Amino acid sequence: MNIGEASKSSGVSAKMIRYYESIGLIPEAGRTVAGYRVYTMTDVQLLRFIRRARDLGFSVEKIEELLALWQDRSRQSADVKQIALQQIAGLEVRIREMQAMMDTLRHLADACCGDHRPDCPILADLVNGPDHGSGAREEDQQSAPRSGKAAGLQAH
Amino acid sequence: MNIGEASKSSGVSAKMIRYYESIGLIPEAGRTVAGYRVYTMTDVQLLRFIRRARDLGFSVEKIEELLALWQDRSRQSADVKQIALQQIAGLEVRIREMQAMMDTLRHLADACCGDHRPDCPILADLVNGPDHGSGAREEDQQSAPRSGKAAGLQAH
DNA sequence: GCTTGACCTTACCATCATGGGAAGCCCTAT
DNA sequence: ATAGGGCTTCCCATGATGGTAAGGTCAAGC
Repeated sequence: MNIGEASKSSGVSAKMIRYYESIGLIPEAGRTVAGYRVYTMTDVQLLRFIRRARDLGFSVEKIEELLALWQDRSRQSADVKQIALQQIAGLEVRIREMQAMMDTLRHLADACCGDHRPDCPILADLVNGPDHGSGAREEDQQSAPRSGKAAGLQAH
Repeated sequence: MNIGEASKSSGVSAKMIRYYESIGLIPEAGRTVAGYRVYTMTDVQLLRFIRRARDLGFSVEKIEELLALWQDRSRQSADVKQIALQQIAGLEVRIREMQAMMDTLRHLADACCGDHRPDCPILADLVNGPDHGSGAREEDQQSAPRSGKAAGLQAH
């Protein structure tokens, strides 16, 4: 099986298959005489594993751990579970951060009449900061630390 | 005011202030004879605006639009509101994606006894894909398109 | 006046996972 | 033999941010 077919039947792009190989996430594929990569169904299964884990939001680093456990016949399911729980916790944090943003934005948008006039509580909030909001709405998020880590939350 | 002080009183790192200048988000700062950037309170206000918008998850691109509106005295608040609503919609989508991941992970983790034995439904799911899950739990997310766009959701 | 330390400058590199493209080789069908 | 599609490697870009290094500047204290 060439890389194209492996890609199709695993759902991982050829580009990413090469990338995963380059970073050592998957072993180096066999090659034909001409240098083409060759894949077996076992390799495809590995790629599907990775694909599925990516779909669940795992980072490549975590996937490395998961793969190691998968291939370790004497693993303890507790170790797998712990990785999953960590992942859940991370998702929870980021969801809460985004939820907080959304709540704030909703309140601001609700307060904005959205007509032809220039006056806008949304801009007012951006200028003055949350502390000057009329409703002191953002008390909900207790002491949001302004960490700068929230930066990872835009769409990109 | 030098860049350090502007950074402190705006909450934007010096590094990012220079970056915002380089991409044209903020105008080029004045310079001392020695080449040091000089900032006024007006500049700091601008930086605070940006900082606050970043905290609400707006991308730099969107912030550019917001700044343009802010500085446009004949703006219509409807335009501002629309940007906010777009932002809310984007957050909603990403929250839902992450929520779906989290729900799946929670079910899998619940099904994993997490002891010393190697058998683990989490790994089983990763190997076989969601379609082979015992409980057909993932029917909730109707026809999740496996878009690959979900890739933007890991912590990084 | 000179040293020291804090601050500033630019320039480059790294992140993380992914896509895009170019230049060139290979294989198969016509 | 040629065309077209697939494969190869290599380089670049994304977005917002941090880090570091090499060097210039300023102010305070001696």
